[in-house]
Amino acid sequence: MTKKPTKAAAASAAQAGSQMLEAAPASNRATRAAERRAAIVEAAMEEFIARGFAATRLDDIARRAGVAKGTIYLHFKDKESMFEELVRVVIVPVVARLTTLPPPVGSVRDLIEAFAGNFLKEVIGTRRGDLVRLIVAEGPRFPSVADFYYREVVSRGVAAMRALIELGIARGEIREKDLARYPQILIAPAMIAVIWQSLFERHAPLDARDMLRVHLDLIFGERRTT
Amino acid sequence: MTKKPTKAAAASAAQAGSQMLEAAPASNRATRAAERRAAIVEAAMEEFIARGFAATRLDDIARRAGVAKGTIYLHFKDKESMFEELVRVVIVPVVARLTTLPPPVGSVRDLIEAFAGNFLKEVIGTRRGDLVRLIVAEGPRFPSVADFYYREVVSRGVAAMRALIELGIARGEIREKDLARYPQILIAPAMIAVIWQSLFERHAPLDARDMLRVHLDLIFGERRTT
Amino acid sequence: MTKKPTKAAAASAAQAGSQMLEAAPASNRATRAAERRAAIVEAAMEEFIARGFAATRLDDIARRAGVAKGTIYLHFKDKESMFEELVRVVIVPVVARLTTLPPPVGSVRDLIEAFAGNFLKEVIGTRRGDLVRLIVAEGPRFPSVADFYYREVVSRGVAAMRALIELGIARGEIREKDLARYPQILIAPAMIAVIWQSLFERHAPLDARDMLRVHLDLIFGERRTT
Amino acid sequence: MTKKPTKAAAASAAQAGSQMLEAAPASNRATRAAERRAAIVEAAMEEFIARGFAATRLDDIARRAGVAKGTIYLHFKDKESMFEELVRVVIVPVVARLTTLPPPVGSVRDLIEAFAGNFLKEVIGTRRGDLVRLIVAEGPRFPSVADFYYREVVSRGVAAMRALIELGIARGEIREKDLARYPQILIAPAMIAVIWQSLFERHAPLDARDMLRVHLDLIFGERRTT
DNA sequence: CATGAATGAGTATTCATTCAT
DNA sequence: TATGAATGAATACTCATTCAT
Repeated sequence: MTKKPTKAAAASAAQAGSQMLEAAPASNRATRAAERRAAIVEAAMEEFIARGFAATRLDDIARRAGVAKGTIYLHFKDKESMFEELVRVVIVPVVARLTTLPPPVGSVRDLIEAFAGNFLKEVIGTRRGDLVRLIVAEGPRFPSVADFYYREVVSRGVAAMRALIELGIARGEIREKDLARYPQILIAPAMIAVIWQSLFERHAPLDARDMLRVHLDLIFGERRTT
Repeated sequence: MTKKPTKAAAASAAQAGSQMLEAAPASNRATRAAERRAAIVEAAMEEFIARGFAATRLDDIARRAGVAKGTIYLHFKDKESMFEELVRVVIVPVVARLTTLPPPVGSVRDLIEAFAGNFLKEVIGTRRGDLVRLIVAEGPRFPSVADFYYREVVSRGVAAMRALIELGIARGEIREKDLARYPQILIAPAMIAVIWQSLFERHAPLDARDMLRVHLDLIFGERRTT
Repeated sequence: MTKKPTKAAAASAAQAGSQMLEAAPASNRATRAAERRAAIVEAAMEEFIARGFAATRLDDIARRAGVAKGTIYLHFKDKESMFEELVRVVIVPVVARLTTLPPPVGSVRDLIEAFAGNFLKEVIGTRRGDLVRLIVAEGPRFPSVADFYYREVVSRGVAAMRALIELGIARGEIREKDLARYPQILIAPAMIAVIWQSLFERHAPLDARDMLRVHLDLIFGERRTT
Repeated sequence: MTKKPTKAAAASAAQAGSQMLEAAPASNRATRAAERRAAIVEAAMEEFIARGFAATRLDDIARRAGVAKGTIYLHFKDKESMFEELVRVVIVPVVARLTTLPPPVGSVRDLIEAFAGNFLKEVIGTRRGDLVRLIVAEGPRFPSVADFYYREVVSRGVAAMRALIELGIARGEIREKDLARYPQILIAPAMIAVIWQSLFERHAPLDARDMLRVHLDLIFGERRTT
């Protein structure tokens, strides 16, 4: 079993990717363990994204993480729970950052554009975007992952969008009142962009930023030139 | 080895699912083979959708199709090419039907609504919707499938949408001229609906038809009451 | 899963050891399968006896049986149930033969000596004797095996012994009336002989036949010279 | 490496089980080590009895003994030699006690009954009885254990029994002169009782004491009423 | 001495693929 | 053609053993 209290915290600090690791401080026992755990998470994410859950070999994860196969089992109960925990560990900090909205100064469109900018930078075309596609892919076989993702990401995102939309309607920036019933519409092009980058980028690159601007023009009924 | 010329045609005629099989009058050799092939395709689709490519067992496909395991290899070279052919066989007739647009009478909005209605009926919440999710899931591991899907479905769909959008702009029904550069926006909510039904229906059902109407209201800048 | 009806019967006919296989008749499908199953049982018995349950490798069983590893799983669900079925398949015919008593002519001592002679020939110093030791060894970890062995062998053997003892008492051949309460005493030296042969034969060989005669002399209070 | 001279002596003093440990007054280095070693031996015996050699995990032994896994290797070279030493450490004091016969006063039957009484108390239905079954179980894979057991327990026990039997014959208490050639007969029911308790107690409890009395009645040709 | 994280060889089990019938 | 028994490579997971702290 994983020893959550200590390691989870450390791993969370190390976050999801070696590129984000700060300089390693005092290399004590707990720190080493956290680093290894982070390396496993990072490696597992790469492999799962590249091959999907079933086709990913723990051998490859271990090799990529630079640990022995057995070491994985010091941190995760089995392949399934590794996948589930991995999604949590990688998703949570992203959600935290995305939902930390800037103070509501300026227009609603500015707020939404700030939000979309974050999304563009943090998700689209990144490993995390691929992770979203992975969740779409494996969700049906991992109800716990789908549940977690709905609860932590989707429902919160929808709620946040709805609040912004209602604010926009109240302030007269948004004319389409029914939009508040379907905040999914607001995010749909962004989600499509995520999937598009994963699947079709080499066939036809997509300027996600510009597409989102056009979509917001539709919603706000005006023209922006960025 | 699969004997493509003969069987592929037959299977294509039998299309994608036993429920669509017409009565087989003369039960000659070729017809029997086509029926079996169709049964395998149908069964394989169900299994692949339910478990994904890697986790699906040929044993289960064979059992579901009511044939012996070895029989599958009389129709398909191996599991991979079965998956690839399956996508082709199932997708092609759908595309054919979806792209058979009604004659361009009435407004562009009517045209698009007709198109969306077809999509709702034929895809969202159906096996074929699940197949779309499956393609999103397995695309990265099956470039040939992603290529095929892009070529046969996505690029055509985008082109068709673009044509409609340009017509709408020309006729003054659509004000947002940049929309023609991103026809993906038009389909984005429909795609989201497809994925939503697969993953989150039990958490929060989504009225796809109504959502699409709202989205069209945004684009056409008017209100419709269904 | 094993397909009991057909195969079990065939395997039962082939019994527990190639040395007992009759000439192979028409080598049809079912017969081939039964032969393989018998070969696996035979090989498994050898390996389990030599190494115990946990230390036995299915690889070795397969190699010894001359089949591929996967073939074992066509006949047995897993290692545990292979062990359990193996005990049944090997034990049952022995019990059948041992409990087929000769007609009760002559003295009770003659009857018991006939029984003991069978036991000596069929069990002590044979593979089946080793199997008894194996059951003693693995019984605690295989309650189902211990249960089966108690039900099919021990309780029947005890009952048969008790009947004979009571007959001996009734006829005045046996003076110790309390012996009927502990038929185990009658078999104890035979069991010890079984275990002795497995463990200490090379330290000090034991003439089981003579020992049993002495033991019967004790019980019947007379002298026999074989 | 184990440092036999020192530790073996200490462990031997600590004997077989923490419940037998006297209060440790001066808790110096050597004493602490001996206590740990005794704890490991005790824990190992429990685990080996419960699961057999191969299926026992050093992790479980360490946990039960309250030491770290690595500590085991400070006392024993490896799992195999731990098992071998364990048998020695546990068996030796039992033999010592059992072979410390009371002074030969009274009849031979009294002597044998005293011996049997000891055996009943010290072995049957106790951990040590289970250990006997364990030796029977693992003997074939641990020739050194079987050798040791034969040399230290079986051959001594047989010799002691033979001496008693010959004394009984000389004194006219035992009529069956051939019994001296098979002292195993004398102990057979006791051994059966040991195994019976391990395997079949829950199916049919066995009054070992009464059974032994009946057996002695057979040998001494008289009736005793406990 | 004592620890327990890390290792990696070892094993049960699965499943795509073949081929004799 | 169709079958399904047989195969054996592939893979998740375990656990005795080591060694840095």
